[in-house]
Amino acid sequence: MNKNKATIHDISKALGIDSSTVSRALNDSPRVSKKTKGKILKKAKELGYQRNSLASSLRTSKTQTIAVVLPRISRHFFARVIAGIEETAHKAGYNVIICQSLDNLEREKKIISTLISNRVDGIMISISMETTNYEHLEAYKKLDKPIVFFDRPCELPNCINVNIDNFQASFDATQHLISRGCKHIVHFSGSQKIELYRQRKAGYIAALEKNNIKINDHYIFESNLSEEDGIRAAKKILRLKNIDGLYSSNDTAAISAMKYFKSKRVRVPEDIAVVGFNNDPISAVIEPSLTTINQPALEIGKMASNLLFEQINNKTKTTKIQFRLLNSELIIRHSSKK
Amino acid sequence: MNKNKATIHDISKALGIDSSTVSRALNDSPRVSKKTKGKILKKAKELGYQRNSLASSLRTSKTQTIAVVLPRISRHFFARVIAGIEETAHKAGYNVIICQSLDNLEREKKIISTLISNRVDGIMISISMETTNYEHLEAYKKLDKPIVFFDRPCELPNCINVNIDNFQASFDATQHLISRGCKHIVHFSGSQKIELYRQRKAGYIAALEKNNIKINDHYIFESNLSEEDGIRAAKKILRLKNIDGLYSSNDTAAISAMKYFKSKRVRVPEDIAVVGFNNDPISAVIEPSLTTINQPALEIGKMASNLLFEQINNKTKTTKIQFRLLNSELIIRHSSKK
DNA sequence: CTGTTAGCGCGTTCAG
DNA sequence: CTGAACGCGCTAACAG
Repeated sequence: MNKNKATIHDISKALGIDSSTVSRALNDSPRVSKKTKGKILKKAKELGYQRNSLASSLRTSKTQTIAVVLPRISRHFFARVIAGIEETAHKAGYNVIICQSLDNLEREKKIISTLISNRVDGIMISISMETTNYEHLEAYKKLDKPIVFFDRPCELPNCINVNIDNFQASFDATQHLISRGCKHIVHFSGSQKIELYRQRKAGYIAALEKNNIKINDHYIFESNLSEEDGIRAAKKILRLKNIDGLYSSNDTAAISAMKYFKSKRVRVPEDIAVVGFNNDPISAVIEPSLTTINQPALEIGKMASNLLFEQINNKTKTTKIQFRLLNSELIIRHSSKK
Repeated sequence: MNKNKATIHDISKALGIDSSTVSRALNDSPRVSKKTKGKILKKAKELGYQRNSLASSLRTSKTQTIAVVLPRISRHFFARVIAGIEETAHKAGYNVIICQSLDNLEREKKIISTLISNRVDGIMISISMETTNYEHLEAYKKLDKPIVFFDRPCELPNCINVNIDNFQASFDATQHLISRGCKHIVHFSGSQKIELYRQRKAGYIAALEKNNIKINDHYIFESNLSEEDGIRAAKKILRLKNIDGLYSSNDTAAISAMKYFKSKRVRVPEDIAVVGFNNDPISAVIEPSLTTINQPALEIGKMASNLLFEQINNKTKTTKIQFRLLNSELIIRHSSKK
């Protein structure tokens, strides 16, 4: 009724029952009789009581909240990962905070700092492309709270990682192009400072070597994942006359290159094949014959959050798990704890 | 160093300065000498102190956090809105919580409930398609905290709404098709229980009437925004032989219809024109000749958050604002306060 | 099964 | 400019 929220004391006074009993009743403690519990719940509803999570969290030092930190939610892959995370989290009674780093280290640092201030119970993160040291994340770990890395692997020991087998996926993708008869395959790669792109490049090279195809450095484009880079690369490709295949290890650049090809009326399916990692609906639209290695985003999200909850509840039995999903491989890499 | 976080008391003891002074220094109060301020800040950094927002919020009853509630973050339009919101919010020193209702009322209710528990300072919401009453939101308003509606208008009085002029945009879209020579224009609409789709349908009808084109009920498809609906509608359209135009007031159904046309080898640009509301990159890829009325998503986000901050800071001078952006119209509809 | 007491970490009085 | 004391709302620990 009033502008101020009802507290347990309001309902305590209204009923002549001590506030601690009210608190217990509201938490459905077995140590309160059904009768008084009923009275309390009724009064609570009547007064429009809603628990003050801040006070509760302050007391218990548990926020029932976990955070996902990732480059951008607009990428289809990440949106799917979030869906998977929310599904498991909500079932487990946790709230999820979503944070975008925009692949910017400074932003990521700030995010982690406010997550520390807000005392979230755990963090799942796909690190920014600029992240090469992990001090900000270690500050969080020092609080004895867990971090799970997904998609982009953490290069530190003692980290839990959830991702597909990037080497194998890359190998498969390249092999697929070779099997279709490609001999001159361009590779869109990312910065070699990042383990993820080293792994993917390695898979590409391994497949070529296995098929006795010469590795040509001019065919490998290192870039960040912007649309501009995709267009720039596309232009270069059109100048390399004999290209018959393209394997891109990132979807953003691949899609923008495809757009460029279209605008230049290059007939894509006959001339160039593209293999990307995500099942973004845009890739299905851009060219139906496009070949794609999908990452099982939903499963990655579920897996990552489940591992996080295991950590939060100190079920430390996390060991190396590994299994296949669809066309790609989901790996949980885990080195011993503390 | 320790597993436990440093508090202001730790730094208070370490320095022999009272914790209240430490608190003031950390909040950059002018009532602390620069000298002691310096000492305190240094020690704070040394101990790895990070403010406990929970305690701070509990004390001040301000969380410095606002929430965005919307159907799904994966829709390009919403992702852009979020970008706009985050930009303004971070500048203003606020954190942003993103929540997906998945167009499900029960979920929306639960979200609002936990936002109340977490005492966020304000909410911006694009209501779910199932939302026809606003009790859950009124519970929040009773705490004297502001709500701003965007995209999907709230049908209650005394609400702040940020959206384009849907009637006009619809009118323009339909007029555009008519100007291109279309006489038999199909309209994809949403549930007429929702004001948004009523407005859009009204704009379509108004344009036809102005051009003396007969309104044909068979040309109007009411559906929710699923992909399945798009395909279902596409099939029906192919049966209506003389259709020469399609005006869709939602992008999801339009895009999936376009996909279907493509798969059936119907040559889209000559046979059917599509007009949608969003600047989703997917629509640019699906068919370059596609005509689109864009919603200025980024601006909507900025506008909505700015209005929210005005409310939070009790600058109640919000009056009717109205201006044009790009091809569409951005309206803030606002009826008098309290 | 219920009441009493104390304190989570911080900010804000009110004194000096 | 700084210190002492209190309380935000809730729950854990200890009584009874």
